[in-house]
Amino acid sequence: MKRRGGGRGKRDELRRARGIVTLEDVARAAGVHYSTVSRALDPSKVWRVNAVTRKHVEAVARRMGYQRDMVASGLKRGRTHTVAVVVADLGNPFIAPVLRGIANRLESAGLMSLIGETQDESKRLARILDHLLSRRVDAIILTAARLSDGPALRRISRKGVPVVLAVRDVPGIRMPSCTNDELLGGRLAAEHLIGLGHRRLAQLRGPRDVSPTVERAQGFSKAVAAARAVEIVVRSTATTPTPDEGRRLMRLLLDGRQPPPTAVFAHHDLMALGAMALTVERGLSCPDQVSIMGFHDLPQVDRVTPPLTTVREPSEELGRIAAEMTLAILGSPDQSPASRRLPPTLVVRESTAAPPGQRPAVLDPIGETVRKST
Amino acid sequence: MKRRGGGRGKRDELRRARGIVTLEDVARAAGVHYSTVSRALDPSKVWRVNAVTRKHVEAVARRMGYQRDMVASGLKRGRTHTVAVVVADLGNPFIAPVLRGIANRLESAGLMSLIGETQDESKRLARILDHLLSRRVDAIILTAARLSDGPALRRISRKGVPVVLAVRDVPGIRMPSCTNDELLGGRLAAEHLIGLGHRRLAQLRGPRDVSPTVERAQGFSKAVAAARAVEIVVRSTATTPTPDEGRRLMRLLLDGRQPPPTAVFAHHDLMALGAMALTVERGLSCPDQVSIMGFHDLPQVDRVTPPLTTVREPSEELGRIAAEMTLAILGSPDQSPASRRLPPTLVVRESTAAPPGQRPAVLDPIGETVRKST
DNA sequence: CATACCTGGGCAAACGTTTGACTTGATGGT
DNA sequence: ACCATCAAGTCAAACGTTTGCCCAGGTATG
Repeated sequence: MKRRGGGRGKRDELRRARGIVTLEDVARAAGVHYSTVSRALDPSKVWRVNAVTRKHVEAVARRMGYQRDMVASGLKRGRTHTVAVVVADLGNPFIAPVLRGIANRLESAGLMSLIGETQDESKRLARILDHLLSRRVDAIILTAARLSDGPALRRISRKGVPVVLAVRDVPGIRMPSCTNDELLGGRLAAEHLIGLGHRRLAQLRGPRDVSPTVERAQGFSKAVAAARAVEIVVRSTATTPTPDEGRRLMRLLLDGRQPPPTAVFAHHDLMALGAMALTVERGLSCPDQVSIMGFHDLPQVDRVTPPLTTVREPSEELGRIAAEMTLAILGSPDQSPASRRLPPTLVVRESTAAPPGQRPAVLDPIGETVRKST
Repeated sequence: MKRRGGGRGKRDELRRARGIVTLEDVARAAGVHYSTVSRALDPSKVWRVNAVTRKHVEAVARRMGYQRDMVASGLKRGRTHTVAVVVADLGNPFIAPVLRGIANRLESAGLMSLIGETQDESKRLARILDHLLSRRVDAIILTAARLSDGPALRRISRKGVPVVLAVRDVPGIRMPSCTNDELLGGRLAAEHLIGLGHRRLAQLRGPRDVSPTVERAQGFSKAVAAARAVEIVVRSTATTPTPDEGRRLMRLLLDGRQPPPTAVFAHHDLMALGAMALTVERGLSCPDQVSIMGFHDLPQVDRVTPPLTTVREPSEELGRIAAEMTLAILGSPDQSPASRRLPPTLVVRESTAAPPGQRPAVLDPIGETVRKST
């Protein structure tokens, strides 16, 4: 039986009421076959149709307000023009610019971003990834990978969906990635503090089991060791980086059996702020008695007292680049996975200074140094 | 010709390589018809299939890693299980919690969120809305509506896609909305300042042509008028609320021909911070000479100097509620559009005080007052 | 004039689900 | 023994595109 043409049933009425115009409707109105309409409207196929018919079809289509149904198209073509962006925590201020970079770049390529939040729970990650597979997204940009997520990633990779790692890497996996150079970030922090004359340092780590934390920590520790300075380690438990967490770790440091450090490097500005708050509550002055620095250069941290020394990462650009890598893969699927690392910069403000009883030391020996006030 | 069953072509090989298992594959393996598989796996249709076949089919499906293709399903059912969230500016810190509230609530209902950013440009909004229609999203949550977007919204509404307005309302349009009570927000600000004894006030408006700005302004102005105090108006130009914008407007105020106000209400914390910076640069003290307050209670504004008095809005909850309204509409499409307004709360900190040469006045007469330090 | 070739367009089979209609065999009532 | 009822499955037509293939005419070539 023929499905097309002829009398329109109540189904058609319904569709029309919802304002949905199909290829067939346009074809009927234009007096051509619907495949011709399809071609006339597809830039990559227009050459199959005569210029004058094309003009005509285009006019009719525009007049009727035709819009290609991306769902049907997606089913047929196997391309949904959708990329999923998976983040750990939408509440974390530093993820916003990344998201923005991604969404804007993708949109300018005609793709849209589906977003999912894992809260750093493996269960949720797994559920979300399954969901995304089921939706046949064209690719996944994963900013929420934990070091232990390797197996899950391999599983999904085997399903044939391209995955691009952003922000967080997971070593030993064959996937393109775009991350900050956290090793350098940690080193910049350490060398800044050491350059000021500090010899007893500590770091407040971020969430465990994610690459930025371990790399940043490693970069810091190595630089401290290289300078023959002392690092006081504080056992960090897995959690999200909040001011409260910063307080907690700082308390451990101040109440520990070892004499407290004169300089503290927090892996997240929020933790640094918490640590700072606790420090002044204890009657200690920052930076006179304890130098504290953070990470990420969140908005407004230049406005707290004292303005926070921190390390800035090019978040929006990172997002943009991750999106671009994704587009590249969609363009030519089987290239070997590239890997980009973006360099962070040190932002010196006033929460760090020479240790008590010591004159200000030499300038920073390495790294680009930025003095920023807005 | 029969399409199903029998010899598998190279197409099937390809599908298998990508790890895509279809109903048909499962059916073949389970020895039943694929429609039976479809029903066995659809909770709302299981009653049509015998318990033992169901178990069997389920087992086979799980073993083969079958995942329903949501694209195909969406095409057939007309439901994509996707909701679009359109925001004006992903970089604006106060949108993050809203987004989070929405995404989480939707996800717990099995929907996912597509995100789009308009940058407050009508062109982009139009383009994005078209795109979304084309993707057949189930609904649109619009946090980026401008007052002048009425026509565009009506157009899209006629297409039959439910639109829920969040954060920004557009009056005179028949759409459900979930917004903050900005009128109250403005009033809270005004009454706080007036309660401190100020008689010459000013406000630094946010982006023009959006409902929060005009309502907040109106709430403020009315309360000022009611108290027979003076409002010094500063002409605000359309823009995004940044510290720089705050500086600019504050400069206008200080350099104006009228004597400057003793209290300033900025529609956005970032603008307040900018205004504060300019104020101290001019050698004026905040709050001793000028009281400055903001809006939104962004993270960290309690840590600047002086800690910022502001108005807090329940952003994440607003997002959650907007999502819930959306779900309600998807559940029963033609209910009359509801409208929720959430009450903001005043957060008094140290950037506001009695005007110069006046003793501290009585307490706030109205509104919930919160003293917050973290 | 027959052949090859090109251009422009129609035909219909997919893509993977969902679902109304239909078949079949078993049960129950009279 | 006969019809109605019912449970459990099968059949096949959609959903709206995309696209390989075929066909009709026109033009160039032998």
